[in-house]
Amino acid sequence: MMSKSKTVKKSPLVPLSEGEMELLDLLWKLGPSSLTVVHKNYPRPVGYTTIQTRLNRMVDKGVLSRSTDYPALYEAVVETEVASNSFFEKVAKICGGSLAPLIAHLTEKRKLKPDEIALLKELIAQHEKK
Amino acid sequence: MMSKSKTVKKSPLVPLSEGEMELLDLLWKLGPSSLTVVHKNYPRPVGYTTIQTRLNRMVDKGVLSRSTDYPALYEAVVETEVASNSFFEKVAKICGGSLAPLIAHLTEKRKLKPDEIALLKELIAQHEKK
DNA sequence: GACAACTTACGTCATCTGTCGTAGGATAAC
DNA sequence: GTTATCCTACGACAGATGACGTAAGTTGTC
Repeated sequence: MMSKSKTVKKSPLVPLSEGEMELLDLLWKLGPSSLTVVHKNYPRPVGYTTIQTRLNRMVDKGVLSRSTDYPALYEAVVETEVASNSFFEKVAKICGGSLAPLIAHLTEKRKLKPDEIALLKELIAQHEKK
Repeated sequence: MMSKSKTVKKSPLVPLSEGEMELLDLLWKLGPSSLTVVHKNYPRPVGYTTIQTRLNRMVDKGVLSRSTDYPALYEAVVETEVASNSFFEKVAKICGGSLAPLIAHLTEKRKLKPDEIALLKELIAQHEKK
């Protein structure tokens, strides 16, 4: 049997390349989209079939699903969290010693959103308790 | 001529793969080291020549330098900051929408150091002012 | 049903990375 | 100076990824 009931993966992911994270990210933003749509929304000019290939490979990997509609719709099968966590694992690993530079860099570049600030505050509070 | 005067790059870096960031990171920690040392300190069991190849390719890319000592010493030619920034750029780009999950994840996994907490506090304070 | 337009399937390529093996040059110890 | 060792130089290879071209299939419209 193959109940394609939109399962959401929560477990270990196949490793995604940067470019794949980029597409995944795009899919999160766009929601289920046809190849054409993804292609049109892709930041860089790149061939249609290039996107096709990459998207399909991601389907093979199980991080995306492709509907059976005619212009097939691609959709992220992994939750934002899960994918980012697997990605962040790498970041953390590489950061190794200190998070400071990372955090500083990230927060420098962009304004933090209110909810992000709230989150940070909470995190700090928690960490200070321990 | 080839004045190998330990120039420190501050400009655009060639893209580094994850594995290369890992080695770079190791070199930062070890300081100028011979192939053997790097190999011995490499976390995973991997062939000596594997490290050799990878290190040399990084030298070609210009992110590492190799001294003329007999057991040649490899050394990071890029500053921690520069490399991490170029790396973090990618992170930031991929994070796209929100930093919250990243920060949450990172802080969850490890205890924050006092100075990191201080840094965060300061960042928050600053952001709140604006 | 015939044709143009849009989709999809497939195969091909070049690079980059990670992984080694092996041969040859430099050192150190006899 | 001969040997045993250590270091270096050179390929070689497989797999992943990004990038396409082209052929074949599907649709909608006259």
